[in-house]
Amino acid sequence: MSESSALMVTPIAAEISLKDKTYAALKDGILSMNIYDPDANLRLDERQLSDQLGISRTPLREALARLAQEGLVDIQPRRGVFILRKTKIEIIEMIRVWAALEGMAARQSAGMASDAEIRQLRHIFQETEKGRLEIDEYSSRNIEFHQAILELGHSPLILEMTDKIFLHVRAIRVRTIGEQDRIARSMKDHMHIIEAIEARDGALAQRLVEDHALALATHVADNVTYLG
Amino acid sequence: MSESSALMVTPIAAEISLKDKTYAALKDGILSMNIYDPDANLRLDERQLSDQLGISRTPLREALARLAQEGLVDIQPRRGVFILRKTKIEIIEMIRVWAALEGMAARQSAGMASDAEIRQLRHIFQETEKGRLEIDEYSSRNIEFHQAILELGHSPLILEMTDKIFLHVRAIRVRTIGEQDRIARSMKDHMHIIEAIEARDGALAQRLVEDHALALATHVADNVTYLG
DNA sequence: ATAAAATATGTGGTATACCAAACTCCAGAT
DNA sequence: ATCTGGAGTTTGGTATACCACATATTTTAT
Repeated sequence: MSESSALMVTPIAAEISLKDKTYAALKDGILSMNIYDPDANLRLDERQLSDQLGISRTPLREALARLAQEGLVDIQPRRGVFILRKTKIEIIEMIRVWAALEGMAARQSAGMASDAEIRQLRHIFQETEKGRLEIDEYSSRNIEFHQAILELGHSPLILEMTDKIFLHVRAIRVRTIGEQDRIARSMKDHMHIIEAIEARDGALAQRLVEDHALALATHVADNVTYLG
Repeated sequence: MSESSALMVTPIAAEISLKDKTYAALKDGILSMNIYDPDANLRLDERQLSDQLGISRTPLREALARLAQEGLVDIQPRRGVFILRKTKIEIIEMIRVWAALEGMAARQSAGMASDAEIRQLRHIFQETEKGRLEIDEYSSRNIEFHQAILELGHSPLILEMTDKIFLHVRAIRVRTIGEQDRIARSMKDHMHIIEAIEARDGALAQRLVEDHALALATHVADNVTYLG
């Protein structure tokens, strides 16, 4: 122990349990691979994984159980653990649930968000007005906007539920935003939504947000073909 | 082995894992106790429980982890496992999410449920017309009605999510239904909802269902005092 | 007598060993 | 050539042992 004039506190390392670290690592891994590649290996081997991660099977199994609960993997007793592919129907269901939740958040935001919070909504697209945005840039602004709406609802539960859904939908969301006319329509929808919230019209904001999200569901239903 | 003209196959025992049985047992236990009693013991001891259940800690811990994910217990690292009390705010949040989900189910039901399915809705309250129902009876019919709406939405995901929420809200739901004028108002709301679905008016059905559920949220906010 | 420090105890986190079910694959019979 | 049966292997389910941290208790110094 060295004596120094300054207090050196150890960063305390946060003490994340192995279970949680493993969970995060697996989730990242699953989300970063293209699980819809027909040649993808969807099978997860407990022993092999525990070797790779340098941990025992116990925390690994707890992490897998959690992933199973969230619907990312399927644990078949005495059979194995498999990364779960979502069917097109399931994706559409998720988008609809998302629509309901974001709509409710919008409704609540009109009643309880501060003026300052609402002003932030316009800032997200501020740079858009001068010059077109790249598609990637627009996509992330788009996600940011919807996240902001959700936060304005001041409901931790809604945030938690939409976070979970977002895991499964994110890939589709990014890919479908690319089409040209969808960006223009999307921007128009967004402005109407902002106006409704500014006018403190909860019912209208809810309807607009919901219809906006449901349009994505319809678009996926009509155009996405690379899902089961 | 008796020789018979028909093949008799054994139902194959289903082979429920200890983990699942433990999960079910703990969930029943937690749900059947009054966790809001100030003297309630909210601490769960892993070793003691594994002794009581006659199993080892491994499947017990998997069951506890699942309960933690569903929000029924809180696992504090190196501290212990505690049954989680829901605050009034959390309950209200759940009711609002419920409202959004049941509303979406109603909206979808108007578009995709069969006439036969919709007719079932009226059957639930059929006996109500002749003679008043007991409060208990009414309460269960009420739950049945809302469950039916959810099923008419034909969305397994919505059913799954509302099931989870129902766990936490059920106690409040049963207790608050008791007040007299709420039954009359509730019945009227229900009839309007049925009529909207029969008319295939999804937007109206959604609004009615949502407002009906949100009225419960308001009622809880104004009247329930036995929560944190 | 009080407060701080050392010690003891209990609890959850992790590692490991063992078991039973399910799959694989090959030998042998038809 | 195909089907069946069984031994061997693989893999998840479960039990148990050990560890580290948190709390409770006791001791000791002021």
